[in-house]
Amino acid sequence: MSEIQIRLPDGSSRAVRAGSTALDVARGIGKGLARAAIAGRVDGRLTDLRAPLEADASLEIVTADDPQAGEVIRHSAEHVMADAVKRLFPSAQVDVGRTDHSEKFQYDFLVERPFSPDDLESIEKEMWKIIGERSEFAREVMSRADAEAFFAARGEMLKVSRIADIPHGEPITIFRHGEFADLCRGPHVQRADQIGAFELIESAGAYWRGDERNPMLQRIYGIAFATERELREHLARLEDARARDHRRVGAALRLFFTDPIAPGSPFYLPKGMLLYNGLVEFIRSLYPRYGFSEVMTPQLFRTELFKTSGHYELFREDMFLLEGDEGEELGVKPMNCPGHCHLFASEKHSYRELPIRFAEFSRLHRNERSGTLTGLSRVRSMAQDDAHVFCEPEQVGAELDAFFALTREIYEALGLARPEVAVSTRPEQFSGEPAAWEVAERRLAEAVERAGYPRATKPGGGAFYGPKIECDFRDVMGRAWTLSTLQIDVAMPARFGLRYVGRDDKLHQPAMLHRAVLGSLERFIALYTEMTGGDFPLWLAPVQVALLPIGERHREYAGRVQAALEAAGIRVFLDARNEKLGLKIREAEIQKIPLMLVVGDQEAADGTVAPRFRRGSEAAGAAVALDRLIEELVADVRERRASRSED
RNA sequence: GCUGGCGUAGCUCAAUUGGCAGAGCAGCUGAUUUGUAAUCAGCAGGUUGCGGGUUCGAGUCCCAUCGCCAGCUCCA
Repeated sequence: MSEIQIRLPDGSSRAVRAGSTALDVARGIGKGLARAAIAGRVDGRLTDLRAPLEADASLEIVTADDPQAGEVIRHSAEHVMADAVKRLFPSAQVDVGRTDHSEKFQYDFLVERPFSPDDLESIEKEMWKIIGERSEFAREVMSRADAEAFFAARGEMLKVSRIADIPHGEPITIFRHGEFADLCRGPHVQRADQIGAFELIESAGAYWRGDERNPMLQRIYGIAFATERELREHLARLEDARARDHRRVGAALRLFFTDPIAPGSPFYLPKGMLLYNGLVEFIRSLYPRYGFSEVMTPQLFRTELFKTSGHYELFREDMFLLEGDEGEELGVKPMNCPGHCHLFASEKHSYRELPIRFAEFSRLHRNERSGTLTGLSRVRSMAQDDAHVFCEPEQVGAELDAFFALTREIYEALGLARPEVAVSTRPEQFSGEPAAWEVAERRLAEAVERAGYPRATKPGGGAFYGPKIECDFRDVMGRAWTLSTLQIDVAMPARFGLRYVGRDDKLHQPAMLHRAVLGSLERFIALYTEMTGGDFPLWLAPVQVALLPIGERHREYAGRVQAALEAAGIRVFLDARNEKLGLKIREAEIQKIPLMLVVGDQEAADGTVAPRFRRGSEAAGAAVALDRLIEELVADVRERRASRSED
């Protein structure tokens, strides 16, 4: 038997026999460490304590206070949950847990009837019992045939089917604790009682293998931590997150709301409309520099247009169709692209005009399935900051780079974090030539790389007419939503017979790109409201200044201040109610008004205002001259500077 | 669309095994004239989402339907 060298975090090295485990090494270091060990980190990768070490490596022993301990604990909690379900529902078949081990854990079961909340409670109780048994997790390597026979004998046919997914040559490992055994790569805790705290959150249906043509399994979600304290902290964070939910904030700040009278179609209140228009104006202000020309195309088209574009064939389920004259079928546009193609085709174009970039903010309607609608994040009625670029094929690369330049500029002005960027590839149902798809997918991947984002793919996630770049941002609950997108269209230019006259005096087919940066105004406002908690930068804030006279005798001066601010284009709310200053401040704070100006005897006498910036250290500032303050505010708005309280 | 849960005043929530629908905030009226996060008092507010059923009696139980929430599928 050969020896290998294991390097430890303190810099020391230990020689152990090849095939020893991380647990062996931990035992060699000390009894306490061996008992507390949850997993190993071998050359930086989380590894099961019982997996053999075959070559020289660095090793860290992961214990409860390690940031990665939670992953292992949640994974083991999954097994304990599956065990509990099998004990209580012996006929249940176990499918699989989750592979990305984020903060939640989950497991899918094939059962005769869905789990009720009472079932979840009994399952939790059973899990505590299992944890109390302190049974040890054991790792076992099996041959493919043995594993298949093993699970078939237990009636776990879903598992047998999952074994077929494991590539040949990869080891098949089984983890057991007590009577329970599961196909699993690990890593796992040593003993069940290392799961210090957990809670089952909910159950929900999930299609087997993610395909809605398959039967629905029952999924149970839970959270688990090494300690009770971490669990409580997690629940507190969730509570905070809920307070920033855009549906709640939107109603509290009187921005927008949805109502059963129009599912999926938001009502924008005056303040919400200021936000909406502020964003549109911002995007519009960038268009001259980036070469976009705004157009407006019809809302309703004869369906011939959508037959030409391919939407009628492949997107019809999502469209609102209605009847015009007898026998005339009209479609409400779900996207601007067919209209823009029609617009492009309405004139002859020379290569000298290209790229032509049509932008449009029209409202769009998609008949989304009822179960998918949520607040402003997923709606039936929306507007995109949409544009379509028609260019020569050689110009595509530069257009892709310009897209990323524009997104950067916009993200920066709005203070957005870095997005998660991915290329979405050809779906099952598609239009255009597969070869053109491949070229387009490659060009997108290259552009993503040039822009400095890691390579990521959403297989089959493309639109029917072409592959996409998608830039995702996360909402307050950690769900990813696509905002910015750029798509190369490999179908519509040909379907519409689009042509331009090239340098060679011959007709050529232009390349076509679809793109949006905010994505849809609706989804953007939803996400942005959650990112900011409704605390918008000064230039976007629906009400920029709350003017707070202290008493009735200050109203006249307040009126003059209001007029001066309004003349400078500042949006002011004058709170002239007969209330105490404390109340007015409280309400302005709750309404997230970026700046409060208090006026009383002093200010009226001196021609000043006493500013109070929201949130914070700077609370009450020294009185400043009104005209100077106005100058500063106007500059902040013009430059779209972040809100002053963030200075 | 599918699985589960939930719909009570404008909002947030109460209402014991089926037994008189109730509070806080918001609103309205009055008093208070206020200096950096809630002044006091009074009044009003409801076909318990909508439609059926069981029952002497339904917010509560059953059926159906619409919507909302979470998840799945789909998606900007």
